[in-house]
Amino acid sequence: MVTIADVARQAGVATSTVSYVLSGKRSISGATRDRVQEAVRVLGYRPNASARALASSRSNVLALVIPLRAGMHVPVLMQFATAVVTTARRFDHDVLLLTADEGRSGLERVSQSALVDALVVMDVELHDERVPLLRELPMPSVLIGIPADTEGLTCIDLDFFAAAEQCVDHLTDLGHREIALLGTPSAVYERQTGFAARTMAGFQAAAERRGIQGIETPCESTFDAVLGTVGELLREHPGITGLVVQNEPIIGPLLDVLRSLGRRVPEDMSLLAICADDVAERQVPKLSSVTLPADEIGQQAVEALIAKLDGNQAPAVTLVPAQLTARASTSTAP
Amino acid sequence: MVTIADVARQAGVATSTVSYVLSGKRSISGATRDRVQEAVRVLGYRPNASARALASSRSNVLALVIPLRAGMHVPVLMQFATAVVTTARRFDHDVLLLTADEGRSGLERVSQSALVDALVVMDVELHDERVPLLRELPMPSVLIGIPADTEGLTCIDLDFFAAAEQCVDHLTDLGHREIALLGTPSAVYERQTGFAARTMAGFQAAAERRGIQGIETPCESTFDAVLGTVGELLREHPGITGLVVQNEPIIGPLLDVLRSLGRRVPEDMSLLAICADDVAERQVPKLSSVTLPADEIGQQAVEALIAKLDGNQAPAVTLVPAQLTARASTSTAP
DNA sequence: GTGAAAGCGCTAACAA
DNA sequence: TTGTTAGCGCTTTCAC
Repeated sequence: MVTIADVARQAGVATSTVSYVLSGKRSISGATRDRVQEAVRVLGYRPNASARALASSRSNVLALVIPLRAGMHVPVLMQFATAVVTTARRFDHDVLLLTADEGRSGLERVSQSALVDALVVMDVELHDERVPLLRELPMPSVLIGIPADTEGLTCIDLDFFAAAEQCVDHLTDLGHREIALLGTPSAVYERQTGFAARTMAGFQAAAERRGIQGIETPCESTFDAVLGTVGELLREHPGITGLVVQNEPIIGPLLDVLRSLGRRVPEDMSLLAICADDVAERQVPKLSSVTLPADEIGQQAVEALIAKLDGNQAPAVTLVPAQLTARASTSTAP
Repeated sequence: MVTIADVARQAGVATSTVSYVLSGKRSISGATRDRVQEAVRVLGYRPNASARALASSRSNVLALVIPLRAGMHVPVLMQFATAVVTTARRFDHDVLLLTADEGRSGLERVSQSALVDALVVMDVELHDERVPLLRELPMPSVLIGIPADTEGLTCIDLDFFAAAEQCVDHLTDLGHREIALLGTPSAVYERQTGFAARTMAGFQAAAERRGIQGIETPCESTFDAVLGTVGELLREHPGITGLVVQNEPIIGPLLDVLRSLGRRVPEDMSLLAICADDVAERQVPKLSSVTLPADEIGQQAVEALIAKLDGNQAPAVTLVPAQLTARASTSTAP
């Protein structure tokens, strides 16, 4: 194994000089820097991560906490995760994956053992059991998702309340008077997962404000569930002319079901989705949607975390503004 | 921060004694052990991961390499990943997530910096560029997937060749004479991803052996692609009475498409899937299938890796036997 | 059965 | 601008 001492010897300098060349934490003459860098190259030197972490009290590793609970759509979670990893690498950090519901104990373990020096927490519930713990931990954290009490936290997420409001406004403006929110699987609401709860709240608030009828219903992520849920919905509320979907995997099946029920989109039924842009554009017809910018959110989460690690302040709550793009799936009410 | 010295002082012993109590690497009197454990408890001591790694040259972290390339079905990958994380924790290891195509350089970085002490590599191609590198790295690795040349490697995967053979045999035994493999998106074949290539090879070999006509076709993972691909397939080969699907996200759409084409399953068309059991059982009708035991494979991969870390031999290639379960989607040819 | 002490490879004072 | 060196917190050899 090549150590910093080997490099120092090869370059004819002190180990500290090598260290400083590598970290850039003090100025080095050009000649010395070149000699050191050449030695590094020749010997194929890589700093030992443990030694560096021990000496500097910085592991350069972030923990990514993804519980993978029932009802969550994995590809969307992984979009966040990928953005987190990519951005972390930009800041020279790696990412430790915490999945299995080790829950609180997992967080305590990795933080108290100094395995990581900051945490990104996903799949946040309104009354998340991890939140009190995060407040106590000796290291910074960022939540992707927003709990009920954000005191002392740093949280980032799409403004799902506004997203739902914009959907309601868009449909109402088009003349729809009776609309429904076809939501996530019920398990997600039962856990009071933040994004689902806030979407529903925004939907209700906007419907009330605009004086139209808004119906909310969860929906499991299978074709049969869509068939059953939509069938029942339209039976009990035959006047519904607009749907807002917040459940990515059922988007395809939903279009099929509407087709099979003889409801044309958008002529008979307007459809709005809250999902990634590419998903909306892949459908036939292309769906009007509010973007879920997973990449941007994951990236901002890491940037906020790095800021905190550098001793800078990060805003308590960052709501990424909702942006509605009208495509081919919404039109004036029949 | 509580250190081992604090614990030693509190218990009235040497730091080495504390270390040995914790590791169990030498025998300790009951009384001493109790005092130390009590001190650990009282002080809430957690060993510092970096210090431990530096002193022992073992980070107790595994790298999980998931490229997340085009055409791969993320939920299945995450099933493997979750099994890897869970099993790693059983052996007191954590998991570092490597996604973004850092490719070779990422592997070199984490291994040469001793950030991890072993690697689990997923999404393996027949001629994977990472394979030569893995042979050279100074640390053990396990592939989930099987490249063309397995010399010097440890690889684990479902026996996809046999899986396809069993599907062909099952359908042939039921009297089908013209069958098709509806495969993964074409990008997966173009990369020569191991599991897809081996499935196709098994399908061809078995069809030839049984003297029936086997047609292979890739299929993108959208409803429209299924509609188009299946439509064309049945137009060009109207005699097809059996389908083998290796593409989880299209299973639902495929059933819809067959229904819309007026082909009843299994009366007019037998359907076999290569997928997780729960997916097969969730369909209507329940699908006959060859199980993809992601949990078992992920678990075995980690177990093999731990064995190698402990200096034990691990088999070069472990093919998890394919198991076909006949359910309601296959029957005698019409 | 237990303790003392020498590192592990690096960072960051402190010194020059 | 560069060098010297004392740790960082732990494991493990050596000694008793």
